[in-house]
Amino acid sequence: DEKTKKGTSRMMSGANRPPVRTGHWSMGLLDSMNNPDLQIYKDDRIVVIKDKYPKAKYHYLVLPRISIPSLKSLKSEHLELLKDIHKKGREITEKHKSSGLDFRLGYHCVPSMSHLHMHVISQDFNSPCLKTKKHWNSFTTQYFVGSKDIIEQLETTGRVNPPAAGRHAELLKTPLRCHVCRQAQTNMPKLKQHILQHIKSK
DNA sequence: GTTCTAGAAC
DNA sequence: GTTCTAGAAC
Repeated sequence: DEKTKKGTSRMMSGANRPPVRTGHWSMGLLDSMNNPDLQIYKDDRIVVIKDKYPKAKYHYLVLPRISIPSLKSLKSEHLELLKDIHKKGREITEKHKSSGLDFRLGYHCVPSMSHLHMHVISQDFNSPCLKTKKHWNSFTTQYFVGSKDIIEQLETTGRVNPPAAGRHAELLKTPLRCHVCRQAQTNMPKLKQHILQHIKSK
């Protein structure tokens, strides 16, 4: 009879009981992209949201509304959609032109979160959410695959084989290095301090 | 993906 | 002794 009364189980999980798990963390993007409060832009094909834990001053995600599990599942039929995603990414960078910051558009070769998503991220990497070597290397090594490269490969071969797919684990362990001047850094706090000097003060 | 924290690194 | 990293999370 409990099933007939919606909300019962929710109410039963009282103050001293842990909250009911609604979904795995890797499904978080689905929740976010369907949350009107988080949608920066939305049309019949794509949605734009802000990254929940931005790794730079400006960090957006552009997602297709249809479910595409990964880069490997991309087919030629997705080309138009990928170009829409890229175009929207370019529009976002245009809006931030006055910041003087550079941007990159691209995909993680092996993302943690389900649902294909393109990162639009400014290259200052000045953010308290950027904390670990994994964070750093996921955006500054070949782990990050340019959107243009993805589209080009899909156009020429009909498939996408992320260049780094086989060595993604090693790429994330790459020794720390400044993405601008390539100077080696011994740890994250020093790297984060170092990259500040490359940000044009505007 | 993040949080937490043990123990490595300094 | 403090800073920093890296692995578990049921």
